[in-house]
Amino acid sequence: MDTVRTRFAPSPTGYMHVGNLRTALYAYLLAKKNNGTFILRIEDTDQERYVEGAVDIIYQTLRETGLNWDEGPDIGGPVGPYVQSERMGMFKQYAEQLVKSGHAYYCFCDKERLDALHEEQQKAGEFTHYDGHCRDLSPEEVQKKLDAGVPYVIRQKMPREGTTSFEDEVFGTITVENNTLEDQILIKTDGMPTYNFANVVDDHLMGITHVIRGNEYLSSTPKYNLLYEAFGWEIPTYIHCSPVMKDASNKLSKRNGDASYQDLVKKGYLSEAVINYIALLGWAPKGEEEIFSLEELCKEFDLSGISKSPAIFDPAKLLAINGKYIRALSTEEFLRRVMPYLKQGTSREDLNFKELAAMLQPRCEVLTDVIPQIDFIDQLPDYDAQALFTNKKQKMNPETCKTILEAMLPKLEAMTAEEWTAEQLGALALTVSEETGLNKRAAYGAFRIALSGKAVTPGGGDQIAVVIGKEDTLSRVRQAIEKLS
RNA sequence: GGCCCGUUGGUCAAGCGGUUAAGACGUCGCCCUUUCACGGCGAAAUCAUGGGUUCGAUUCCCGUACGGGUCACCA
Repeated sequence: MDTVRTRFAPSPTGYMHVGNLRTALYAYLLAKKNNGTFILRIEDTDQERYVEGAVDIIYQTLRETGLNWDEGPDIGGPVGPYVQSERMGMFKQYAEQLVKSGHAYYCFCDKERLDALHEEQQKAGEFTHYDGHCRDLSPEEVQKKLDAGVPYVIRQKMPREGTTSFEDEVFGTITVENNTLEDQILIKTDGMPTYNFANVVDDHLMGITHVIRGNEYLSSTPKYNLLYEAFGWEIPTYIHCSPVMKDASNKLSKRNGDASYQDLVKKGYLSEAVINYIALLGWAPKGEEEIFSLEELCKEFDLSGISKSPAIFDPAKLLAINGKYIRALSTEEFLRRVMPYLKQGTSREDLNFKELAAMLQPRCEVLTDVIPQIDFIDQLPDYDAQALFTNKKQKMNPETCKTILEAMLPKLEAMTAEEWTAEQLGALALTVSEETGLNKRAAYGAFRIALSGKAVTPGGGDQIAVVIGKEDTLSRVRQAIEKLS
């Protein structure tokens, strides 16, 4: 039994969008599920589209998400190099081997002839394709041109009749007429391989057993297979995945900021949650559970769960899953992760951050959600007391609130630092409600609003008091009483 | 346009000839509740379409519509 070897082979042309990451994830999962090897290969042969720093983004994204590769450019491996541009010398001999075996041929057609040909075809209402002009040149003619130094490319000689079929794990058997296959270029005038050729040779040389990629390659796969057959190489298992869409008819685009992994993290998404969500985009687990750690995904992942149709990226579902992950964190861990965002919302150092985190944790779906929720902490808003302390449902009005707060103030002043806990403060509010004969909802509400100056707050007055501390609490209660006088 | 592929609630989707057509997100309602959340319970909502095949089609076959992909000396 061959061990499973999969690869993720991105082009460093920008940042990683969610669709890319998903392909990497599936390749990783398939390898790990089978105790196989996950390989990273950088396909950087297109200098035009090369983007500075893109390789680092690929490394960083895969590391952050835990998709660690077993062989790759930075760590090497038995079948390197793992950067395609460093492999450039090795392809031509393979193409020449194909010429010898009659599966490929030299083509001396220059750009002018090709342009003219295509123009003619277009005029005739046809779609452009190579006409096979050099396909049947005699060996003598070929040698003569070669000797004369005429520039050439090497083209694959497609069969003119019959059909080619291949098996895809997702789409099943796919068959195409051979006469629809163009004699594609394998080696360019500059001696370098085209992507399609390099890809086949590299995958074979690297021992790739399962090719996982986007289904934009579905149509070119028959050509790949003909190449494998011509070499007598073993054909890998194909797994083509439908794209991740932005809406019903548009793929997720790189331009649309929120589609990239980096941006999601910046917006306060947890990388575990992002991985979990994108695993679910176009793949369904066997059971009903859908929250999985990467490790669990390795066990759970199965090719039969990959769906054929495109999946629309749903930010609302990602949000919900992210919220679940946030709530599942320990308070300490949540605090650690949310701290940078808390710092954006408050400059105070004296807060009880643990209590603050506990308060905020069930109230955010992304880490950035904490920022607007703590806007009352550094500075009490300039609120309208008459309006804010009026709430029929809570039986609150300015007078009752004033009575309550005045009753609370001395009791608060008397509390020691040890007693200053949410439990004791809650009990205090209850006592006041009993003593004044006023509704307990009003007691709780008055205290909460006095401390926050807001109708809607994360958590109750008792918790807020713990967060901001005794001194600030007393000051805010006094201010409220004054406003109500 | 040729070729290839796809189509189950608003979204992700299970299903693989006979089901009350799962589940999740979202939406709505109720409960819990010191506001807002969390949590709990419940509801509405789906087989693109027309023909076959079959005792019986969401499921199999053909057509139609719609959507996607691909037809480079790009990857």
